[in-house]
Amino acid sequence: MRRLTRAELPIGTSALARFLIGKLLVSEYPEDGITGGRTSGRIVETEAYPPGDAAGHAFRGPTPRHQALYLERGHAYVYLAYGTSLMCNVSSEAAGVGAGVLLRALEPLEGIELMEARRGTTKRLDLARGPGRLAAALAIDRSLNGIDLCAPGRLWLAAGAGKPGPIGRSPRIGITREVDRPWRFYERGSPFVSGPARLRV
DNA sequence: AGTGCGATTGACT
DNA sequence: GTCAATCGCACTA
Repeated sequence: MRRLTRAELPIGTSALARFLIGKLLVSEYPEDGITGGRTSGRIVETEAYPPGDAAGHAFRGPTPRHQALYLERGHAYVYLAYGTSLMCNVSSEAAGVGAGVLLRALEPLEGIELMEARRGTTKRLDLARGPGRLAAALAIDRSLNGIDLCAPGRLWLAAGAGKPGPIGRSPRIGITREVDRPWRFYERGSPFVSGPARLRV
């Protein structure tokens, strides 16, 4: 498994969102107990929140909460939504420019049993289908906010085994502004993609 | 200092 | 399909 270098990440938020389909997300929790170990999955669904996007968290300028979105591309931005679900993003522009790519779904690869334990279900399709479930399956929490996903650590990006299948795109899910922008990317036909059936073909 | 609101999920009718 | 849970924080005053 080869870690992605920053130079490999395309410049531009939408380009990065598309590029990440078929890549791997790896979580390496210290093996200090029953919840420790390595989990990973293939990224099958992303959403781009480019600079100037009214639906993006960086739209109103930098604040302490959104600071990680302003890091050079390839850093993690983790936040809590609805008081219940953690979301994991990849910062996507030059340092000082606020933008990100939301990771919405994984096809589980390694550490299936660990994911099952963390998620409280053995339904493989549901382990990491949806941004909150993805974060739970890989034990992503706010302590990872701001870390470099191109460096050794608790969470990082890796190259995929093969080339991804055909990539579809659609409007983004669950937002109230800029609802018509086709900035969601997904692997066509994958059962691990979230959203209604019509948004998975 | 108080208020409103989510880039969702899971339980329930 | 509907709906409440639950929390940090940005925004207003």
